[in-house]
Amino acid sequence: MPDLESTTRYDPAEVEPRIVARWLDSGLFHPEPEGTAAENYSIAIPPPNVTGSLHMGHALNNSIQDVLVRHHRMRGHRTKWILGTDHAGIATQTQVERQLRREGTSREEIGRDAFVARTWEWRERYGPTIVDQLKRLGASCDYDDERFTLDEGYVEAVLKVFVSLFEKGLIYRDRYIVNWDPGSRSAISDLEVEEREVADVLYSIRYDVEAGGSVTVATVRPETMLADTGVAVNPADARHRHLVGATAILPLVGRRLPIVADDYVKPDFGTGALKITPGHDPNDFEIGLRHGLDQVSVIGEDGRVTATAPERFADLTVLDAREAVVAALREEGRIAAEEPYAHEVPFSHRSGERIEPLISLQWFMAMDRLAGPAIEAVESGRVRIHPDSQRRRYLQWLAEIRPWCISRQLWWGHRLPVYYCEACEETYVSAQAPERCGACGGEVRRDEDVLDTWFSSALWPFATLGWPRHTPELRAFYPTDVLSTARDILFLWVARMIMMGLEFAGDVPFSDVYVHSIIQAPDGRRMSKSLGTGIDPLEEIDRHGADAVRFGLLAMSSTQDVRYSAEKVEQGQKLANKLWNASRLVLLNVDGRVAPGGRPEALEDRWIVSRLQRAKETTSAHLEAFDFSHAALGLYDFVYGELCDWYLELVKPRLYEGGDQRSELSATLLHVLRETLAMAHPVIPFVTEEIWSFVPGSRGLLAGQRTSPPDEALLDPEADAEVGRAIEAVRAVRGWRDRVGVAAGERVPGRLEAPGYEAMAAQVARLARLDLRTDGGDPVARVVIPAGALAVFAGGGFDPGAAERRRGQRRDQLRADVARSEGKLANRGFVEKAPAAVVDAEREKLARLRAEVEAL
RNA sequence: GGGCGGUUAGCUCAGCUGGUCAGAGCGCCUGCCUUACAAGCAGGAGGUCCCCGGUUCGAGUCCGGGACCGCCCACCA
Repeated sequence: MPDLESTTRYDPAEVEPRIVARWLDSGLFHPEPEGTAAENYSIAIPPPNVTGSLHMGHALNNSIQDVLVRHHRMRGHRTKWILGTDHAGIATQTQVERQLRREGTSREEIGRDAFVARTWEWRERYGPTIVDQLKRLGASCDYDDERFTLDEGYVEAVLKVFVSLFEKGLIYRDRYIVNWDPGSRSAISDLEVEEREVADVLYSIRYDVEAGGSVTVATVRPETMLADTGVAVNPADARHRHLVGATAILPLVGRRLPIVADDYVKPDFGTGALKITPGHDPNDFEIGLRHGLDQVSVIGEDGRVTATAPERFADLTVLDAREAVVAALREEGRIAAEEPYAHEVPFSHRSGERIEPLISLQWFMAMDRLAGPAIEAVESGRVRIHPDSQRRRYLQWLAEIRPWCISRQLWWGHRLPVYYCEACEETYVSAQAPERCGACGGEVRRDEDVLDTWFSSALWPFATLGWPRHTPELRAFYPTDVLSTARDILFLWVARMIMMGLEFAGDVPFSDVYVHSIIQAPDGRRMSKSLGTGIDPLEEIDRHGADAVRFGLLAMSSTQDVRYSAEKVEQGQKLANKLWNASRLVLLNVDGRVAPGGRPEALEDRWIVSRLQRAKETTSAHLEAFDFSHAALGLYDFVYGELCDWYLELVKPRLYEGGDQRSELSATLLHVLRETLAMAHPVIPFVTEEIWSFVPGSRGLLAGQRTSPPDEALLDPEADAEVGRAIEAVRAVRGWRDRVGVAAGERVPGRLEAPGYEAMAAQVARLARLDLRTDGGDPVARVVIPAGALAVFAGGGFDPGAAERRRGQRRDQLRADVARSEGKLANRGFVEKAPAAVVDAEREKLARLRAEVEAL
């Protein structure tokens, strides 16, 4: 424990580990499952990948969730922040494969069972990393109840859902063209594909027509011509209409290609004729189905040309094949034209390799029937998505949803509960492996594929609570309250959770979705390791403290993307330090035997109690509106702008000198300190928890304290006005002193010529360094303050010349303002059409300005 | 090809339904080691609110057009 007296700087590095340990030991973060979800509060964490370590996005997202969780816990709700990690199929498998490669072996070499065992070991070793990092951030997750998407119970949930969807006819197996990722050697879903601009060449290739003549097609992938099975033209295209029904001859291969008419073909693009390659292009696949064209594949899962192609091209990579095909065509004089062509091309989001569309036998999930209720849930407001732009995005995507390819050719993940008979054609879909084939008694073999990781993630909010069993946890915490996430997984994850929740858990999984900002590098680029633009939140915590990082990230957050602001983090660090020192002032001087009290009589005490009330209200309102930046910055404004700059300065004499008022003052100071700590705790939990341990009479952890909700009745407009006026007066006099060159220590003789300062006159005098008198004769200067002026007498040690110059400047500005105001009021349109209140306000303003000119 | 968002002080950003809204933090300048905090305190300078039109008594704030950034969605070879 630091010594309060001598520790003038708050030291997060010393404090934070102690506080984390106390929180974890307290059991405060682990609620017993009692009551119903309607009365309790819960958030399911977006499960980080087991491969992961805390990056800036995690730091922001978990700061957001923690501020909500702590706020509600302190409101007295039974609160659970569901914690766990995701097995992250491709990402994790890739890591372990890399490790094997370093050891000179491979997954194929060691076999599936050994590989899966290795991956579990890997998970045991690296899985705790990110959870420990969450603790450093101060995240108050339920660490006693950690889940993993491959836990036994979780597997049970996944299998049950798969079987159920299969039985409902929503999951089916199909030969279809899929996004093949040669990098991970697996199919991936549409959502895992990203478009990148690529500079290609658009080749025009002449195909002979059997009956004579030729047709020229345009393509950026000449190598796929080896798998052409047709040519298409637009039926309305006069240039090509005569070719429909004819047959073209595929160069280099000799295959006969039917020429068909299809509206898909754009007459004005390229040559107006399109080669059709159903095996290697999604559009051509559809066209091929429409016209009954053959499906030929010449590119294999390894991204190389297969033996189906002419021998001279076999086994070439796609790029080599392209060169070879172009060379061969050129030799035959069939390249009619080539031009540079920049266009968007699909790449794997996972491996970064160019997608190879392939026809493949995969498992799919039909989405439209599940999409309906998921759309309704958001349209009706049962699920609210913030900000609204993301809500619109969500609805648009669901309206055009397409089947989801859910099988992956990986080893790490939920293996499909599908079994095939070795002897006959029978297929079984069941959570329990059948012993033998029911039809022929033959051996059964399990499907090799695993499910897309997002299939299991979609069950997260209820599978973590024990579903399909009717557990107390499920009853107490499902549906959850808020889901906070980055927008890039709104479709991949959030939409699917809503569908699955409605279909299987009987309710929406959460009532609010908050889509947070993406934090960019300070220069506006994406934060990424490869660009070298990443900033490690853990290093920032080392440097500035977890409270500072949390405050900074919350203060940065917005409804749109933001640049990382080191200044905001420093602002948070200053706030923590300020609160520490303000607390020292209070705790080292207060009478600790006095009970805290929030109903004082002294004017400035009533003022701070009122301001505190206002701060509590606005902080709460901002948090409930998911406006985290204003919640954080509002806290800063209260602590600096009201508590420290004014209130503590106002009470110092009473505090030091003691006297009769000391016990009332102590009661107020303790009350205000406790309330301030509680209000700030969700945002900056460490420093507030640390200070709490020094507060006389504090029992237990601050994190477990129950705070009172804001109460309008505690506002004190009279005190607000009187003290507010005094503050303005002090500011005015200080500004004047500085401008006219009064030395900082000099006491200036003067007389208050304004009403409403009776209770605060001595305070104004002290803070503005005035010697107030009631007599004094003719003033040498007047300083305008609210409701009047301060008359200044000779002897104040200021420079009359400077004072006069300053007065001249001020007078000029005031006259301009008066003129503008007069002009406005002379405008009949304004006086007649503007609301009376606005006109009155303008008149008052004018009167004030005129009075000030007078005073000068 | 569609859709969305942004452009306010040197920097990063606030500014709700049009009328003290021209602000904050950082930076800068000046003065203070005042017994909570010098990672502090007090004061100050600094902006044609991207451009052009329009609506209105009045426009960063609403409408139209334009410029420049950024993001999302999309199967034109």
